[in-house]
Amino acid sequence: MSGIHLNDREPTMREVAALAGVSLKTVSRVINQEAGVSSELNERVQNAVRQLNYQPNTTASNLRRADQRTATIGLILDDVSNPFSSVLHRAIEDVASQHRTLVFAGSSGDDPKREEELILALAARRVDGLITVPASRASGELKQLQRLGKPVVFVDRLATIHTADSVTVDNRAGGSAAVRHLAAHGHQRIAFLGDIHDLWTAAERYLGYVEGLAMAGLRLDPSLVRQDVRNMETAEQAVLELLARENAPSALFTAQNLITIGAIHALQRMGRQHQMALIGFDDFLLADLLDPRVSVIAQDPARLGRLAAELLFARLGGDTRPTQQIVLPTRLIARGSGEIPIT
Amino acid sequence: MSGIHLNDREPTMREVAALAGVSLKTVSRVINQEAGVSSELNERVQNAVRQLNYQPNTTASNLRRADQRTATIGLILDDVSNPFSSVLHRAIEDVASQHRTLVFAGSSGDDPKREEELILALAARRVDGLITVPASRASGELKQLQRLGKPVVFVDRLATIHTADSVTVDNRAGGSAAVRHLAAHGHQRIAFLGDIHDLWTAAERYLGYVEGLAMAGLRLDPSLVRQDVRNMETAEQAVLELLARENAPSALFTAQNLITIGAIHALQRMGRQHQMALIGFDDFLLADLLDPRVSVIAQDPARLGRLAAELLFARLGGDTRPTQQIVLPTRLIARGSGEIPIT
DNA sequence: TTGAAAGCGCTACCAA
DNA sequence: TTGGTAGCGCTTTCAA
Repeated sequence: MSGIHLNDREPTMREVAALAGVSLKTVSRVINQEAGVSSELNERVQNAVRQLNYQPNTTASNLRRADQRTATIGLILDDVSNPFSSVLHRAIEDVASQHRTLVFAGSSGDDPKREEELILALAARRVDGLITVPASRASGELKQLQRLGKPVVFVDRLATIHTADSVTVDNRAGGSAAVRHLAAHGHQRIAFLGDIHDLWTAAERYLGYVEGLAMAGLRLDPSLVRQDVRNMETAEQAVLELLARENAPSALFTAQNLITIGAIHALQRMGRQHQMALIGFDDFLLADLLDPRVSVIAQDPARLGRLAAELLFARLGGDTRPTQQIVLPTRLIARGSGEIPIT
Repeated sequence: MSGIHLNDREPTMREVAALAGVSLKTVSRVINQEAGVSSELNERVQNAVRQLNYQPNTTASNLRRADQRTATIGLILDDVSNPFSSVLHRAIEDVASQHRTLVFAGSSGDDPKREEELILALAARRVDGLITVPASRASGELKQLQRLGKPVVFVDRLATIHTADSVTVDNRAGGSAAVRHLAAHGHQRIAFLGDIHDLWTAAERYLGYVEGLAMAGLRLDPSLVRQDVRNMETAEQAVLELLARENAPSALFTAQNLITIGAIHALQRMGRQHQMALIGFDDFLLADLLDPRVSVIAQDPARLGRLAAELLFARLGGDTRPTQQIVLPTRLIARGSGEIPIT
């Protein structure tokens, strides 16, 4: 059997109208459930629709429609397959589906060029709005979108556009809390491993680290700071190096979920998981089943996503209040790895 | 500052034409990079485009375009936030982006009603094709899509439509291998925990379980079979019950990633993780860092996704070969939990 | 090489 | 309550 099928051409409203013996406009009324169609004509149209298997063409209706809505939004994540991002995605989808809206999802890979491409592609398809985890601090394309009246919501990370709603967590407080918690267990040499330093979250968590050290009265040792750690493998390598050096740290603050996991790989490989204290930013599946159980600064990605989507749809619904900058707290979950005392 | 912005209205081709002092058609030629525009007019148009910040409207161009392409595909997963699904998603996105195509992603929640809604919503937006992890075995909407010439590719799971390409793994062989591996370590009472029994993968893995028992010369004990286990919590509960009964199993075959994780929760809670053998279907992050390390029947979701997307785009490129049913092998990764001998 | 006119499938507006 | 006509932003067709 062939993979490509009889190209029947999709039935149009005009064809439905012809079959039902009514005008085009009457079919339009029935499809859009407008009031003022007699139940008899309604019935006839419905029958014709069924008979022809008619599917309304949203893309055509949108063209003419006054509000120009496509019932479509864009979502730009760093990576749709990252566990944190994908939970965010699901929460947004759930809100969108309540508004009969479909979600274009894309991965920027934290690459400003790819991010720009995505924004342009979404704009070309006339999405009603955009939720984005911005990779770059400033984006002309984004401003362009806003100028056209499309609402933009930042989630998880901030950009320098201050005219958009945002939902983030208090990364700095979380980072600071992690460091102070480690310090409270006697640690003085606490290493920092963070994502690309240009990302807002990575920068904020680093600031939290710096603040936390200061509050604990500890000196910042630049040789214990590893920025631009971009994935699990790099993280594992970085921790192996830290472990190998003389004057090694006694505790790690890993500022992102995949970095934490890479670090655990390194610790287990060296059999040091019970000596080296560890707190990771972001909770993750199975953190509570590892040995030792992993202490984390937890966020609630589902809540972040839901709030971001609700903000977006509020704007689409006509909400013109001042832009909101929602900042959610983080929560330190002490499970064991963060409470390993200094030896 | 207000959250909604000056509604500038998007510039149209007509406006670009007016500014450049050329006809609408000339602008169209430039935008679509058609041959036969003098470099002088080309330049003038480009300038006008930049000056007005013109963004082509794909949705309008599609309406008139002969091939009716929207450069958009649909992707229906069970849950975009499931680690397996989200890796599949990313692989598909990567192929799609090479074809300058955007992906609508949606979660069916393995609910046929929601799946149908999604298909209709995607059809209304005139996606060029659809990749789906089918929740239901048969779908009229899907056939409808195909009749309109839209290619459909099944991935991970099969449905009863045989006129579509598909990419799956040999679930039955994988299930059978898992059971025989456990039997080879002396186990005779091997429990099965599977997803909703109506799902193709769940059914196939169960058949593999049955076959494996038969090949190992073991009797199938229905009281050791738990089907319709729908999430981590249910799985944990089911394992707790199995552990509590007299004549408990000595080994578990957990036929899906979240079920495996739920089972591990239960085992650790009862301190039985070193007595009860366990093999899970699907590999997962951290399986190699747990204690014991978790043996799995691994698939390659990224490869599944890539192949599915390549098949779809081949069809969109005019490939009319007979439909393909690609079946990839699984791989048993012995890490420890599956090699715990009977006590 | 360039442009004018028609029309993609639909909704808005107004008349019957 | 119903329908005709115009037109959304673009591509197609054909003529200049």
